[in-house]
Amino acid sequence: MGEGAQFEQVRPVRLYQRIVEQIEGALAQGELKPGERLPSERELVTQFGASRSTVREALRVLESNGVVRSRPGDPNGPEILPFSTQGLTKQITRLTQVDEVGLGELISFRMILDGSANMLAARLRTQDELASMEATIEVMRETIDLGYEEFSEADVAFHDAIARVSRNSLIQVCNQVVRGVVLSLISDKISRSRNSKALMRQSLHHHEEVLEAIRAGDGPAAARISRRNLYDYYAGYLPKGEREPLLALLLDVKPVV
Amino acid sequence: MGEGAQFEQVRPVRLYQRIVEQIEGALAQGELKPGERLPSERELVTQFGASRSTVREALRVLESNGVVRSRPGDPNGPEILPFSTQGLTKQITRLTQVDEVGLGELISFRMILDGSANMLAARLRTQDELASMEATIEVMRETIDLGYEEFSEADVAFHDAIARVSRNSLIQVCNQVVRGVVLSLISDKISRSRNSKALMRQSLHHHEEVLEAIRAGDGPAAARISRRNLYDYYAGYLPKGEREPLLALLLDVKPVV
DNA sequence: TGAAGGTGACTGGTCTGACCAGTGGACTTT
DNA sequence: AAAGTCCACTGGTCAGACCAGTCACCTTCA
Repeated sequence: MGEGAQFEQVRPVRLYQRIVEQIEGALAQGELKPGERLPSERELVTQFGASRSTVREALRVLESNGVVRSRPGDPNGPEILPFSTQGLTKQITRLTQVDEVGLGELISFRMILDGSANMLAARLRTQDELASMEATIEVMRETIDLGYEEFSEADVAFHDAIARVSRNSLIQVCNQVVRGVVLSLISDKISRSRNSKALMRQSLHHHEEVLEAIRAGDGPAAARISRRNLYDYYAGYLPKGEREPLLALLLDVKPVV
Repeated sequence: MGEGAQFEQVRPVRLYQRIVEQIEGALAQGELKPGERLPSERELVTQFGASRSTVREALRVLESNGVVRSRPGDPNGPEILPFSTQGLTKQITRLTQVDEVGLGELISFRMILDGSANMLAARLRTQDELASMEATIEVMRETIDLGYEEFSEADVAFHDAIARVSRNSLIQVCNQVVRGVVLSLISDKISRSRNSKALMRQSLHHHEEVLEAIRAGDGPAAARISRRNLYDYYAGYLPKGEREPLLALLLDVKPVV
């Protein structure tokens, strides 16, 4: 357990880092809020007492971390962005590129997170929350005829509801991030036809199954069902030899026979 | 499900981004490997045909993502770093600062990941792997008298073994990252005495329990035990009112009575 | 011959000042 | 009041300069 590092690395601190720290600090302290604007680069130069090169290096770092966005010609200065998962996604994507992590691991990660979120939801839901979840799935039923975009929106709303009910947004954030990475990895193998109405119906059905388990307050069932759904959906993209770890997850809770 | 975004954002691509992409691409293609060196900034200026400011902005971004490291006076040029979890940690930390994620969520996240890793290990282990895991825990037993540093090292080795056996390094990476963030959040509340021998023994005992379940091939037990251990260890840092979601996780698999 | 010391060609970090192509608000014109 | 014009200001990029370090080489000395 426990680190134990008594001493910090004492590598030279560069000016641009100080600037980054100050701005990130102001954000952490709530002195800056998303939507607000930073002063212009030239104004920051005078405020920080550093050169424009230095200020710009700081802004580039913040920008690459998804904290701010500069746009040329914008007279209001760099914009402070709301939190986004962009940075997380970039890191996870990098993991896959360094070959530390493969598709199979991403999928089983999703099975674990999604299953856990649904299990928590089943255990922690209140009556009110159950009602609101049923409302979002009702929206899904209605949008299924309106087209993929609308359906997808309703789908996201459902998962947001799960996140709230499971009392753990971190799970949901990671889940969404990994989902995005998985989709980008298999995007070339996905045929256009996947957006067909039949598949939307299948997806809806899966969600209904999960919600049924949540309604019943049956955590293990909610976890098992959502994992199986994910497996059915994604395992096809995986070489047969690499599916064993995923199958091991499906045994997590004994299926009801 | 699925995105559906047909059109990409078409915001102006800045020069430094092109440079970042080229270098990251070369890394993804394996043309550059950790430990190797990039040409010096002035050399990159000629290779990319951009100004030094632009090249430097690119390097700062890469540096902030943990890809390279520049050191003044180093005649070999910027160093390409091996993959590290630094970037991931930064992102998760930011999540906690934006108040999207609290300590309770981090802890339950760990309970989920650690539990799942151990469950997978119990299900997927081979005889050889079991032997090597027992070897690492034997090392822990021996180092317990040598002091905290050595013990901690052996502890890491044990978890590395779990990661290998569970066939999922992503779980382990996230687990370690979140563990680091949790420790930094509660670091001020941790008394020095926590590194006492008694606590090392307790930790060792917890590991032995988990390994016992893995040896028996009992996935649910491995998950349940490791979750309970984490709960015992961390729940004290959480206000009583926020422990309910964690307790919900302990019910995941029925305890053996 | 071998070790100590000095030197200079590099490195990255920082600054200055300049130019460009856009943007958007203020101002003028209709 | 609506339409069009203009200009101050934005960020993006560049060239060139200086500094403080580092390290390899080379000289010098024992």
